[in-house]
Amino acid sequence: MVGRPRSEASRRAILEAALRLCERDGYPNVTLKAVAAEAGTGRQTLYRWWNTKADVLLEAMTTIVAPRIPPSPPDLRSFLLDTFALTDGVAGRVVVGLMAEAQSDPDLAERLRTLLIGPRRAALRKVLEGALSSHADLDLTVDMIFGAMWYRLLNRHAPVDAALAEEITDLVRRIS
Amino acid sequence: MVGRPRSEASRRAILEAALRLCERDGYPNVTLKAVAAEAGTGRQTLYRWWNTKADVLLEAMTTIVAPRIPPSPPDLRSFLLDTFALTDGVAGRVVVGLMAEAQSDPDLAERLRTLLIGPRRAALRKVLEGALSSHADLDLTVDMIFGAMWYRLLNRHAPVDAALAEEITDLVRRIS
Amino acid sequence: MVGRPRSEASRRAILEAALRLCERDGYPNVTLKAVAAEAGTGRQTLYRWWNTKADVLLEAMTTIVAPRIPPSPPDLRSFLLDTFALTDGVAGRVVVGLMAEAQSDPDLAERLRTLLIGPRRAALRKVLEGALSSHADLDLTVDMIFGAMWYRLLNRHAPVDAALAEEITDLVRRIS
Amino acid sequence: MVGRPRSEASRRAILEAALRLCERDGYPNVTLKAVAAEAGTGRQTLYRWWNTKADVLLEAMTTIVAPRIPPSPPDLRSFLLDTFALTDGVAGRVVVGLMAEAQSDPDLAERLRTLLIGPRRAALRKVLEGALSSHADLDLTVDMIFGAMWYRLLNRHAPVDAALAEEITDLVRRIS
DNA sequence: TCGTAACCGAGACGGTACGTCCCGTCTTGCG
DNA sequence: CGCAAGACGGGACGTACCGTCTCGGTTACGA
Repeated sequence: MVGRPRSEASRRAILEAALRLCERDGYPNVTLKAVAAEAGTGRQTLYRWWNTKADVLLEAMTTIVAPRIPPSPPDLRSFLLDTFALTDGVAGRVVVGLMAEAQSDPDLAERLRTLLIGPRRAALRKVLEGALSSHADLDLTVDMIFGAMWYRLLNRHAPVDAALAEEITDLVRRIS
Repeated sequence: MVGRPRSEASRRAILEAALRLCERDGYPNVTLKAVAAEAGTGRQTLYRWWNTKADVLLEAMTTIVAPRIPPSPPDLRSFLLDTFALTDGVAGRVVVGLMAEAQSDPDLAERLRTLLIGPRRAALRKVLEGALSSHADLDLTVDMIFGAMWYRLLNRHAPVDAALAEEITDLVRRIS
Repeated sequence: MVGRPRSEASRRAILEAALRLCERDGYPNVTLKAVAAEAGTGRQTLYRWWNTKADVLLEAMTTIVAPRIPPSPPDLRSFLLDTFALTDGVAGRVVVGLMAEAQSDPDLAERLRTLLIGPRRAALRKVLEGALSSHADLDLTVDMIFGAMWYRLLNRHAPVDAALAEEITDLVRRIS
Repeated sequence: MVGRPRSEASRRAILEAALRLCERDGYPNVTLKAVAAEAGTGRQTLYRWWNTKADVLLEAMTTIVAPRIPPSPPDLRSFLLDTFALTDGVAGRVVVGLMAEAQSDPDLAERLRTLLIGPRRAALRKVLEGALSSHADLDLTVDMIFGAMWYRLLNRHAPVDAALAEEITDLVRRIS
């Protein structure tokens, strides 16, 4: 026998509530109790399908935020402009919170790499393949470009904006 | 009346206990209750002198960990080797935890920049000044070098080790 | 149209499962969820035909336990021996649990009196009519005899056994 | 070292809140969560000193209700009048609830006998010693008198009032 | 004989109490 | 007056059961 099927409405409501609260209160101040309340759902419904706050927000990122990412444009400049634009909202806060949590949760770290970080790395790598003459330093370049982005996202000593995209594009053009 | 002076012994015990628990359990799993217990100190003693977990660990970083940092050597290669060596212990975990917490605590973010991140940026900048012919991209280069370090620290797709130091040194040498 | 008739098998299974769990876990620890599971039945089937745990167990008492009560013998001694023998099993636990629940459920209290307690009172009264010369204290005597039984059932300072039946019979014989 | 002493105010507040809720909602509908809320106390404070609802209410009975019981008068009639008067309030509801819970908690049953039921039995026994010529049936008589009381308390087919006290006194006088 | 209405199991739903943990504050006595 | 101890009010945790709701599948009557 089958039983009542899972409610897609509750699933969406929970994921969206989690993002909303993350935006309002910041990742570490989000509680699963508040997510359930905000989603108008029972607490058990949440725990039935996810184990932790990170689980919920990781799924929110992959099923709600990720589809909004535009398809990778072929040139580095556009790619960086698109990518950096994304960081300026919930997505940034969430992914930083997930990253922090992943530091003491190897399983989450693994999924984070596979589902979120890895694909973006691959996309940047592909774009760089067309831009760099030498392929020797491809991975290092990826690390340094996304590194600069992450570093600024976290430390906020400078914005992750169009200007950064232009500067990086210039630099890459010169050394290639 | 002046009363009894603050116990330096308790202060050290608390800072060291905080680092020890951070190493053992990871930053987000450390509780101030556990720190007090580990330090053999009362809870109120802790709250009398610090407000939050981040406060304690920030002070632990500046007074226990920072003095262990060797004085900046003049060449980039040595600087990076020294710096990357530091990340491979509690220091890395703590600073990542602080950074994550700073995302929703502007005051902590400010102190983090002033006390920990800023000085290292300044040191790298100084070293780079001797290495780069053009000074145009100095800040961007700092961002990309430390960015790569942070990015790997967080995402763990590759180690922050001597090899990375060498690769970065090479790259900088070529473009300068 | 009439539709599928109620499953007598499920009904029996539920009533018997309820008694079984009452015996094993005690009335207050029985949950309707566990009853349904034990009976191998759906939860809705249970709620379709009964409203509460008390409903189920009251029906279990009247349709499964009550029929096992032997027909009232004419003499007090035999009546008490039969009655007291019944208390030494699930029946005692269930009826005490129902009684406790009835304290805050007037409707259940009413049904309990009508279906379980009243008939036994009437039976004892009838037996006593033959034994007591004066009818003045008939109701009081019923209260005191069944009272002693209940009191011991609940407080367990002494057993409800054949010895009690003999003592009561003696006492009644003397005062009649 | 000593630590902060237990708050007598919280203790009283909890015991009184428990009785108040018992009166308002009935023993089985009282939750420890609601007791803490009603008492204006933290939930942990409650669990620190008591394990279960029954623990709380047993202490409430012994420290708040029991002291109100007048000292045992020498004659049976007065004793029963006093005793029956007590049953007509929270005390009755609570003690019935405790008794029901004790059916599946042997430890509670033991404490209930020792702290509440036993002393009342002893008191009635003492009063009866002066009233009954034969001591043979002393315990049985205690069982039947308190039994009648309990039976009516639970089943509510007749009140536990002055009339009952008079009837029982009469009956005892006649058979003694 | 076959449609259909009410049954059945399974199990997810929103809700709420459970007992535990930690928070940051407070109240003791000792040094 | 700092300190350790530890109780305080508060609130989130993850679990269990509540009573309700949907599913797909199963009878057994009556058209």
